[in-house]
Amino acid sequence: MELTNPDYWKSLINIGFTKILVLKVLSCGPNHGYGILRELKSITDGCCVPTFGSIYPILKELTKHGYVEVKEDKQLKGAQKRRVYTLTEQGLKAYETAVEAWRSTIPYIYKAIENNELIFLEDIKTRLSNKSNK
Amino acid sequence: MELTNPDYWKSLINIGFTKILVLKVLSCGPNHGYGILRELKSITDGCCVPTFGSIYPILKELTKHGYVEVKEDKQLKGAQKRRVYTLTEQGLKAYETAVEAWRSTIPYIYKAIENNELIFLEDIKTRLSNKSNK
DNA sequence: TATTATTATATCAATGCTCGATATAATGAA
DNA sequence: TTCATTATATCGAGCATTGATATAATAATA
Repeated sequence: MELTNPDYWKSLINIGFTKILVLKVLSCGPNHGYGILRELKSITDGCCVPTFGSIYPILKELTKHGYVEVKEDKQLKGAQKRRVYTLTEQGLKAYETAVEAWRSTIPYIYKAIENNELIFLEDIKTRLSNKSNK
Repeated sequence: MELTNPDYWKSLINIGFTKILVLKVLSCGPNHGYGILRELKSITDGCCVPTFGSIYPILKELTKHGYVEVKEDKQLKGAQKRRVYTLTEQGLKAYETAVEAWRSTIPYIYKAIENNELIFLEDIKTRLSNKSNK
């Protein structure tokens, strides 16, 4: 418990963040464990990259509870056989639930880390669309 | 593991969020376990409220590692004796580390929950100050 | 006076999650 | 032949949450 070490906090944050990231990647198309990790490395600039020790158990659980469907892929080139995961309708619903949970929490995260006024996502989205309309 | 239940995600998010909230409350002044919980209920509109089963162990660990100092308070009115916690310099450093960890992660949270462009905190702060200058 | 609500701290079992280490395996390139 | 890359999988240690349970003092109410 070394609270002045950023890694401690990163790890703590990732507990809540890894699973929605996996669902996010799968919502963009079928993928396999190793590929999901590569994708995560890319879209988070290496900021939120779980280990294999967490990614594979997550995929196993998602499969077991019907959030994804798995299919063996005998690829023509490259190494090992792959296990490709596809998001089910239930899985998409789970992703949307997660998005809502995060959306409702983020204003309070701002309140905890910024001294500014409370910022709501709706507000941010309005500003963004104003910007793109210019 | 009921991923279509918002509570599941809330709970997951809180794992990473509770500890920085406690430090945030203490950064505003000394407080005791029960009081911190009341404060959390208030500042997060009931959105992020841990149980006593997590708040007291956290306070114990913070004390053990020197992030807070504890002092018994024989209050004049009211019920039980209180244990009042004060943030140490080390504790303030921990809070600042946590803030930085969250700041660097938030853009990627947006990326996972919004279809909009990547939003950076700096950007948001600029927009806010533009607003207040109007 | 007796009961209830509020204030307040604390522990425990069950459950779930991360990390890092370790193992296995196939293939292309040097 | 050796090394790097691609790929999946498991395990223990450590840590965190929830919900239940216990204890205790005092103010207010009936």
